[in-house]
Amino acid sequence: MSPLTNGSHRPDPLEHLSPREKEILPLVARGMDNREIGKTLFISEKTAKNYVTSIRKKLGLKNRTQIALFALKEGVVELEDS
Amino acid sequence: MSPLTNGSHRPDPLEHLSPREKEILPLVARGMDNREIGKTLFISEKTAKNYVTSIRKKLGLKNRTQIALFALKEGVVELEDS
DNA sequence: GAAGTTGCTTCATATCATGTACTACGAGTA
DNA sequence: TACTCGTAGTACATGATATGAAGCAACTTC
Repeated sequence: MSPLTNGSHRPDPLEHLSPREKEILPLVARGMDNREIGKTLFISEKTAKNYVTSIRKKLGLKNRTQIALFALKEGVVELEDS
Repeated sequence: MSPLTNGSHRPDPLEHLSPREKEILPLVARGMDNREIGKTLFISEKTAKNYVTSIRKKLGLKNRTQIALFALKEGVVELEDS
């Protein structure tokens, strides 16, 4: 098993995220802004904003760049060419 | 050699960054905002902002989260704790 | 079954941070 | 001289954050 995947010996830091928030997370982690996230998921930019805020609070982070870094550490997304 | 280090078979995407910009880059890549970067390097927030803008332009990126992702891909910084 | 509670999704307003586009100036240098 | 670099600034546009709240489903409890 990859060391970056959660091996159930450690509590999943993502467990408190709602399904919708788990959809938002990888988009933030790819460097998308709120407008792009909104377009991608067919919701308003405002709603996308709120999800990002909620994710950030639940994870105890200060800004969306830290969200991206967190997602990479947790293996939610890979480092890919964008 | 690590696949993330530049092996001179590919032009270094960081070669156009000034020494000071190369100092700023890893700080952005750790999720610091402009005020924190300014405090860390003993320069004004405005100057930090200018450096981030310059880096983003030179690398052809859209926002500071993409700068962070770029820095990780290039091996400028490691994925570390906070 | 009506009322209350809780969580999720959605959108909005107001404020703060970031991005964009410049100007400027001294030190160093090709 | 002309250039880059490092520094700092103004002004405005755009994006992000803080906070509130409406609508809905599921669930409990009376």
